[in-house]
Amino acid sequence: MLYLSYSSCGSLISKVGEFLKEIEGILSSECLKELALDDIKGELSRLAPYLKVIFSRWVPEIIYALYLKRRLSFNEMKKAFGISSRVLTDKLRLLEEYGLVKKEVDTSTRPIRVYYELTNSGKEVGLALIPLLTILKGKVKSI
Amino acid sequence: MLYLSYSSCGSLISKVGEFLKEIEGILSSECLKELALDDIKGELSRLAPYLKVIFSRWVPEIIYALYLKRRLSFNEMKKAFGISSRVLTDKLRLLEEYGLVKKEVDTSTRPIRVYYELTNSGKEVGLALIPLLTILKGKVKSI
DNA sequence: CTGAATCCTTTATGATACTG
DNA sequence: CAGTATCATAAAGGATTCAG
Repeated sequence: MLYLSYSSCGSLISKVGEFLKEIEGILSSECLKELALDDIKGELSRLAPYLKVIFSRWVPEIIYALYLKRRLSFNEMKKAFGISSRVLTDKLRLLEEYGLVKKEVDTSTRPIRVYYELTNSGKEVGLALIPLLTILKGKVKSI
Repeated sequence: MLYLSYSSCGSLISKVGEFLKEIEGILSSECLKELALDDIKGELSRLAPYLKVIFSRWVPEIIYALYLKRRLSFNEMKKAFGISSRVLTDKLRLLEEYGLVKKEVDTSTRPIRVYYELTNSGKEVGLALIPLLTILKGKVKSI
């Protein structure tokens, strides 16, 4: 069961399950009935810039890894994901622009090292990613 | 406040907040310490096929809308998202393959209409998407 | 209305080489 | 090590047309 790493946090999966059941209750009971498709559309188009960033290649991986490891260097991520440095740079710059990631340069070494970590805002996103990834992991197992 | 549609379900936002705080506790207390980057990488590569599907353009929108509206026709989605029919077809086929969406053909009308809804598996994903989108909405407001 | 078929454009990503 | 620059390619998406 090691491969599922954080699911060895036994309480997590059941907690996610409980939670999703709760919000399902809220969503279905109160306010879904009169929701127009246009409202949904409007909502989503406001989110579009964020969706474009978050739901793009490597970004969930980066956020997730940073969330769990707290702090990673450029090279650690590059090797871990097998991503080219150009693309990794692009993504990190984008995440910085959106205030989700912050960069710290350690000039005391030679060559210098650059570390990245999530901002508070980025941590929120990382956290909100957990339920989704947890659900998806359940699906992978069942294939 | 209407533009945030389901956030008029007042209790949802606070519930998401509570929950995220709870799992944050679980994640930080128990099992993060010894988690290796390689484990994270392994986990993510198992998820890769799902990540590729879920985290691709239009898919979050489709799942979210289907989750909230329960049932939409091909044309409703096409118009709502302003997506071309080729791409919409592609995405729906993919989601069907992954068992997240099911299709129902109503042949009693002329021309026929085709409706899509989430499978149970798809509903889980839709539900798990809510915390993430809720967090992102908070960020959009604050810009 | 629901697509399948085509074609075409854009974007995203990969590979490689190079610099401070 | 952490990028930047460049080139090449693949993948994704859009527009249009057409048929059952």
